[in-house]
Amino acid sequence: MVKIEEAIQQKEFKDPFNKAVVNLLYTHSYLVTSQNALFKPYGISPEQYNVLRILRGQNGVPTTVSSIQERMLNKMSNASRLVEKLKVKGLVKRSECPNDRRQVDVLITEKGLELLAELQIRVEKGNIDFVHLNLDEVDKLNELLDKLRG
Amino acid sequence: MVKIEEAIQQKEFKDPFNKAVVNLLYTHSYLVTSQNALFKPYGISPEQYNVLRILRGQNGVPTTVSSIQERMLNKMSNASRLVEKLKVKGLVKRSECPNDRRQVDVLITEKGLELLAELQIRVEKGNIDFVHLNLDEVDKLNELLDKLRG
DNA sequence: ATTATATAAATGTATAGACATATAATGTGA
DNA sequence: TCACATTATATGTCTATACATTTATATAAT
Repeated sequence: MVKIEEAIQQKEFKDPFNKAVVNLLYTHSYLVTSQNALFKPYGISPEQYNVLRILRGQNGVPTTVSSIQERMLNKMSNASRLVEKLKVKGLVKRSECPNDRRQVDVLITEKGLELLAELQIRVEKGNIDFVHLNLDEVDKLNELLDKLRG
Repeated sequence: MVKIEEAIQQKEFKDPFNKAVVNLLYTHSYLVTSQNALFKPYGISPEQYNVLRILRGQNGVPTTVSSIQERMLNKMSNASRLVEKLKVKGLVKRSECPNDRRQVDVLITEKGLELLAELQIRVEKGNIDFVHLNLDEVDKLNELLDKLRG
């Protein structure tokens, strides 16, 4: 086990709260590096994968761009541009919403569902491999992260 | 306390390990949003702040770009470009390393030290406010994050 | 000494996040 | 109806990450 102090060659932290923030940042970067390697061969990014998952979760009901945005892991990300990229790849369809022409209905395509199914197996396996904790520990981690956010 | 399922409107997860990965991603984004707000008025980014901290930690000993890179929270970030931005702002100095002209010595300036000191107070206060955990809990979180990375 | 290899830093390019602004459509009050 | 605010989406621009490539220097091998 590599403690955060070693990982970034910092002798000590002001207090455990400041240490936890750095630990979160470092662990996140570590996670994203691993995710990128997994996604690379499939030609989509983790963020695009997340949008596809949100769309599939709607079970065929068209989803607006703002509704996707609300469900994204990163609320600051740009759903409009991610949808455009997925459309270029033929993974989603976009259509004008009939009752409100400002809105755009987004639907995942067959091709999108297929890619998602294939990716999901590897992502879920990858996540289990990534988290070197036992069941009790991972439950505790989830609890602490939820509580941390207040 | 807002559980991760609520926060991203996802009913359930495949298993607690996959939930933990999503929880990490979401909590990270939540943290970064808070950090950005804090840094904005000072005209530097959290990543640039991190570089300044690394430089000050050397206590006046010049640091090479690759040595900065090794100590960064995100090993994939581009220390060369971050140093350039800090130099433009007058927060660091760059000079050719005499014994190896491939290397570049980077030093934090007086102005850099002053900004860092001012920022640090707010960052450390902000981090304590951000982490809604008691001392036992935050210690446990640090332990679990270290262990998670294996 | 010359060539090959390795290393340090910089640069090019793509994707995404952060945030301001623009455009278009809708809703609302005088 | 008309002006005005509101909402949905798109777009512009900057910063950073991700990763490949380039340039310069240093080291090693012949």
